[in-house]
Amino acid sequence: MNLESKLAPALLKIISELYSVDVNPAQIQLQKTRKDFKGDITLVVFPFLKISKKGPEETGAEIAEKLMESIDLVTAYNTVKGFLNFEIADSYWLEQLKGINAQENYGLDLSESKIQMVEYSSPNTNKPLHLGHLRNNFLGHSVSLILGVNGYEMVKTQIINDRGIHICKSMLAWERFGEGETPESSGMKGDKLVGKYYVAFDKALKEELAVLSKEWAEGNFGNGDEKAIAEYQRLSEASAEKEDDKARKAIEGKIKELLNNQTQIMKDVKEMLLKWEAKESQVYALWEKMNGWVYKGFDVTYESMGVSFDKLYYESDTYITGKELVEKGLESGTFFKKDDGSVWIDLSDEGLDEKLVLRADGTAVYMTQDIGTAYQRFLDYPKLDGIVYTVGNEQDYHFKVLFLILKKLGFKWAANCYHLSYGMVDLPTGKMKSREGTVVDADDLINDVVQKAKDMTQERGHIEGMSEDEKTALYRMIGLGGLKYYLMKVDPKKRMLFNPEESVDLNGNTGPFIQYAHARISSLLRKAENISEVQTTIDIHESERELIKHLADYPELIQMAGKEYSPALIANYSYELVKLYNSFYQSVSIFKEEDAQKMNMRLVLSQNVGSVIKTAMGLLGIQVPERM
RNA sequence: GGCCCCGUGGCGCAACUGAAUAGCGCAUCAGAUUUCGGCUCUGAGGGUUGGGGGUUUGAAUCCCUCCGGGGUCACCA
Repeated sequence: MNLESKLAPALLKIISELYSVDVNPAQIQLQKTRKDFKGDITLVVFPFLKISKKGPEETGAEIAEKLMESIDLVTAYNTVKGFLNFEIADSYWLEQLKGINAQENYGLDLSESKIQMVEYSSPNTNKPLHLGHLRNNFLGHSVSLILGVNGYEMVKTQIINDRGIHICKSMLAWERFGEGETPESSGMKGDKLVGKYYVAFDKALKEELAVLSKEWAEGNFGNGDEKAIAEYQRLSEASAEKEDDKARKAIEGKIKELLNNQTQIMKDVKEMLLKWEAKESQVYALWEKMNGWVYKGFDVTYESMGVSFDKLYYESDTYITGKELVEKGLESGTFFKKDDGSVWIDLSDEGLDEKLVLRADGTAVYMTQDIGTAYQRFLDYPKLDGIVYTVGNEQDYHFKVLFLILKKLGFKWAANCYHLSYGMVDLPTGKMKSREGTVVDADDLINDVVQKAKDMTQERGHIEGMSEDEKTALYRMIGLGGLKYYLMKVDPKKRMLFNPEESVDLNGNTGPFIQYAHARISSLLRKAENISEVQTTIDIHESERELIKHLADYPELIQMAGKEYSPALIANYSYELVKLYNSFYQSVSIFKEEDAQKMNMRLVLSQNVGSVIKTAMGLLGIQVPERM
């Protein structure tokens, strides 16, 4: 039971009696006293001035006097403007520490009364993972851990976008230029190898496009498609007429797309997709082979990121379920069919427009398979409470529509689907763009930060006596810890800037700074002889009280982080905790303390700070070392 | 253009969802410590919270408007 819930009812009673009116409990605003003022907890008295008909100081004093009569843990008070600050007895805080120390999993609710699913990663299978995926994976994985200590059994999942034109592009390029190259023959990671052919496709396309656009511009249409030629001429004329730069660019974009689709290589790749959908054996085998390479490569990356999944869904399976659901929705009137055979939903009553759910040729779109996937998941896990989708904020609209569709299809659980929408990761040089080669590769980045951690630790760490394996593990722990912390300390919703140098920093608000505090506490505890129960009658230092107060907030923080799906709250809490601890560490001595009870209390305090650091960082997927 | 998100010291981020003098880190400057791990701690300078209006005893936070940045409006995923 926290301080607030102890004081609030008493205050409600006192104020009601004092001024003979019924006071709304919501008006009892208790908050932590700001550091610049004396006290631990503060009542805002502004709301009562109307009923007391007195000034803020006087009103505050009246209330405080009454409270002190009835509650003895309040030892003093002061009023500043409309703020009534209460000081709480040392013994209360020591009791808190004693209580915290007695709990094995302090702050964590490890029951598994309900099931939640978290989806994250969900990459396309045509190129390697990059920095953006790192933010996604770290966030999603951390949220699953956070919900896991908020009373949920967790299922970590992803939807693998294994089907579609993107993977066919890699396949076609490999067939044409690959000369049988495999991950084994080239020594390349599978995902990197497939990515290489995706790039090769793009290059071949560009070359053909350059030739074609020159020919068409000169009026040499060869044996081009008549409709396309007509459209091309119409657009060209329209473009020439436009004065406005922006409008002209838009049209030029359309021309480019039109030309794109007229290249032989694009026609070939589309044909390949059709063959795949028809499960033509040769294409299908190639698809399976190359996807296999990619998965193997991804597994290595996930392993090194320290994330994992309990259940995988493949788009190549769920789009069929989606199509069936669209058929049903068509019968029930949720969807409607246009003349060309395409199927739509009308969302104009929700302030949105019409949205396609099935193409005219009967093939599935992105939305179709997402409907299918969600449905399949609730089928697979009958007790599933909800799904958290960790997907970038460029898809806000998509998920808004998806959840609406699920609701309109009559699924009650649609209300429990949540889009954990996170902002893009920018570089100091601007956006990541694959065309400009500014994409930061996930494997490369992880190697970099681990190498950096190695250099720094060898320079000034305490690693003598460690085995090579232990050292390697430590470098990984520090490097990856720094990277994860850097990517998660920012509010997920916000777009963030990734500065490669800062991400491996050791000072300030960083992962290694927090890891260091843990290592130092561990060192301290190794030296401690024996630790016994806290005596609650001793005096405590200012820095000790602040530290205990912060520790006491931990359970509430865990709940808040779960409610908000925000690892950033955990990161900021941990940082604050470490700063308070460092300050404490600096201002009192532990082993030189003459009073045995005080020394013991400081050790207990250190021990509990250490274990909260450990569990909190654990929720970010970050390990903490015993020494570093 | 319609809809959505964002704008906080030079830079990067906080602010318990409406409260006190808006915090922290980097960077800059000045200090502490022969110490239980100096990857530490203390202090200083730096702000009209993009501009303007409104609601409120009280606004970075809520409403309106304008400016700036981003996203999205595909029979792509």
